[in-house]
Amino acid sequence: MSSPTEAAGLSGRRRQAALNDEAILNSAREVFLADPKSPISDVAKHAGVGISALYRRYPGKEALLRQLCHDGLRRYLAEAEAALADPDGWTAFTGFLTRVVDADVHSLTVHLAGTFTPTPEMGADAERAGRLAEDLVERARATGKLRGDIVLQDIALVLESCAAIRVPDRRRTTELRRRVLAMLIDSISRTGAPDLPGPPPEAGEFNWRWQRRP
Amino acid sequence: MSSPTEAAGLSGRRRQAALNDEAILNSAREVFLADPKSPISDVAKHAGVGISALYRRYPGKEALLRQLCHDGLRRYLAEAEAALADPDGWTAFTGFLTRVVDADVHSLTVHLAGTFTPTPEMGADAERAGRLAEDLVERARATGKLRGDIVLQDIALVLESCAAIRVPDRRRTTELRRRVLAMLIDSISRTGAPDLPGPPPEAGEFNWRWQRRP
DNA sequence: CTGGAACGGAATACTTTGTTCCGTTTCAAC
DNA sequence: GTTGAAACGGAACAAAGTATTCCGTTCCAG
Repeated sequence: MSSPTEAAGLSGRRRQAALNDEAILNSAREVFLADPKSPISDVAKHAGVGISALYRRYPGKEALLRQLCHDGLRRYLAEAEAALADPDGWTAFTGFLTRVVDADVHSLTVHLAGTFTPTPEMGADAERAGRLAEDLVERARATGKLRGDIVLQDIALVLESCAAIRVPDRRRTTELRRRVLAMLIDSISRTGAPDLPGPPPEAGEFNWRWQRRP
Repeated sequence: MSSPTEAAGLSGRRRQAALNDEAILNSAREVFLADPKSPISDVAKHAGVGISALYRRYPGKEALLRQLCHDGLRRYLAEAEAALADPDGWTAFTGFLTRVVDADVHSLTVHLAGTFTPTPEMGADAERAGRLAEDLVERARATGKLRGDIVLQDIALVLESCAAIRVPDRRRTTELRRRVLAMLIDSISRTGAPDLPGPPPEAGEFNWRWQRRP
């Protein structure tokens, strides 16, 4: 794992290499978020490096995708843990959603899933992520501000909805996503509203994405 | 243009051909909705016909995509016009959204756009669609049930959000989409709610999808 | 000076896929 | 019954795209 701005304190070519580490990962994130099926050469082009620089660091495309996805999953975990430290169960919940949407974590995880064979560790992390999210929902419910018929899996619906919003400009994308998120949170917190239609989403109903897509 | 169940009254091979007309279009819709980049052979396989049956009807892949997209656009127009016949501006608005979401018209139009060069007629239809949607929003606003800071382009946000929800089973997909739509409509109708964040979506902000994607 | 780490990018090998082509089946008209 | 054309299935073909390898070059640390 390379920490950000690891290039500090290095000189010459070592420094350049460390910079490339970041540039490649950042470019991969940007390119693969735009289209998970992008050719690996686009990543190199976007990072301003040759293909070799990529293959020196990752054994192949899969490994890069896997890393990217796992990083997203870790980000999700970090945000969830940070949110759980918030004494207010409601702001913990809404703040978590906002930060996850802003970071586009959903695209990094769910939309990249299926493009590689996941490691057992990722499975464990995903499970833990589910537990943390459950805690967040429970604590939000305890505040009494959460609509009665909202279940854990509704988080997936919310994140999926927000991640779908996309315009060419990244900053504007974030703004528009926040607009949608505001609407959804607004509705989610309507304790007196009429029941939502249909059976609520069930556990595992969105796991199909993690199946290997050929 | 072929009307549904055109096969009635025909016999023998003519009948089979008319049936294939439908099978091919239906399969194309299903396959390309699942993934707009699907190979054309998947469509044939799904329809249970050979490739020739496809090429007898359409000069190429583009033409099939174009037809599918244009059909979706026409469906949008039809639903909008039907909704405008409703004397109640609010149920006209919500009913329109529901039917468009149920029919997955958004995927049919926006998500297929960019995979072909559009005809001038499609441009004209798209423009008219925009005007009709504007009317629907205006009439909804006139009822006083529409949140003040909702603009026409918010419809795009709503449809995009709903279209993003997808699980393997189509019927279940519809249910879950209705759940999200219920949340969004719920919030959209909160006349007393705090303002939504950020500048509202602008006209033409989603037109980028119609640019040819290579 | 110099050996090797790091790299750029052409070349390769392979897969995918749109389209064509041809032999075959089927049916309606004579 | 004969037949000719509509309709079709699917192999064959051609073009494109792309993951990966390979080799010559650059640059620095020791």
